[in-house]
Amino acid sequence: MTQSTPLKPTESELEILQILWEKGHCTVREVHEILEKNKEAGYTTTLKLMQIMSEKGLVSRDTSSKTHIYRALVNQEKTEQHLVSKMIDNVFNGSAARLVMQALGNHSASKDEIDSIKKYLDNLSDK
Amino acid sequence: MTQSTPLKPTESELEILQILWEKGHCTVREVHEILEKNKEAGYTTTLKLMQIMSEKGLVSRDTSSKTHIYRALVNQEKTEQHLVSKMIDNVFNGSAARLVMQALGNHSASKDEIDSIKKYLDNLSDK
DNA sequence: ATTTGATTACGAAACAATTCGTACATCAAG
DNA sequence: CTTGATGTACGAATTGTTTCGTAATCAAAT
Repeated sequence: MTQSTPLKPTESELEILQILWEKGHCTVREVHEILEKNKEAGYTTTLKLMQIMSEKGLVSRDTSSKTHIYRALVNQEKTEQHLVSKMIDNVFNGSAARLVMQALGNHSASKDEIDSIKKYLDNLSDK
Repeated sequence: MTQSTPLKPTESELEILQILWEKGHCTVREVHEILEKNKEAGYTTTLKLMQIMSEKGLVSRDTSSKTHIYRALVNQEKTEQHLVSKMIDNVFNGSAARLVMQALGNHSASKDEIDSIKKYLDNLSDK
């Protein structure tokens, strides 16, 4: 089976997908207002992006009323999976372990996070 | 301190950096021949890329002899760290744990890899 | 010295992502 | 019906990446 929808959204597209994944469905304005919290951008820029995403099949668009409603068409898990796999291949020469250690050695892992990962690993090795 | 050299190489640039990190130093031809194993590309394409990388400060260039010798200027660890951090922020909403689980769940994490990660985690929590 | 082969230099084309200005459509007051 | 607010559509400019053809340079072999 070949995947026709692009599993590799650009960075801007990913930002929008994140919002759609969380909210379920949004108007352009809703998305735009959330984006604006983090960065400067014109409304038509967001609009155009979402239109392009619709052409690409990343999102669906309900045009039945004047204000269009957008939903993510690509699956969050699959997209994440794809991006992670690519990084493992491109950056860490295929070693998931190296990625993991790099991710954890860093700032962002709190004690709680580390504990939950340990549990996760224990489950994994049971299989 | 501000980082002036770009820690965010493009995908093609990353492929070249990988080779330089491993080999230490290379001519364009050496890099090109390794790249060719995986993908079609003209020699001058590789050359141009490496010249641009040199302009950007990603690599250094020894031009003392006719055949120039290139070396990576950016640090492998730091670059990896930067890319991973970006992915954690952009894709996993800041949760390193989610990235880790995604990386281990599906991808080819062998038992050995998992064990070494466990050890790594134990060390981490000691601190 | 001339030719040959390998190299670098340069410039341009092809493509993709991003940004935004302007025009047009719709609808709800007034 | 006109106006103003809020949408969408479209096209174009800008920027960055990738690709490669062609010319110039150099060194070694003849």
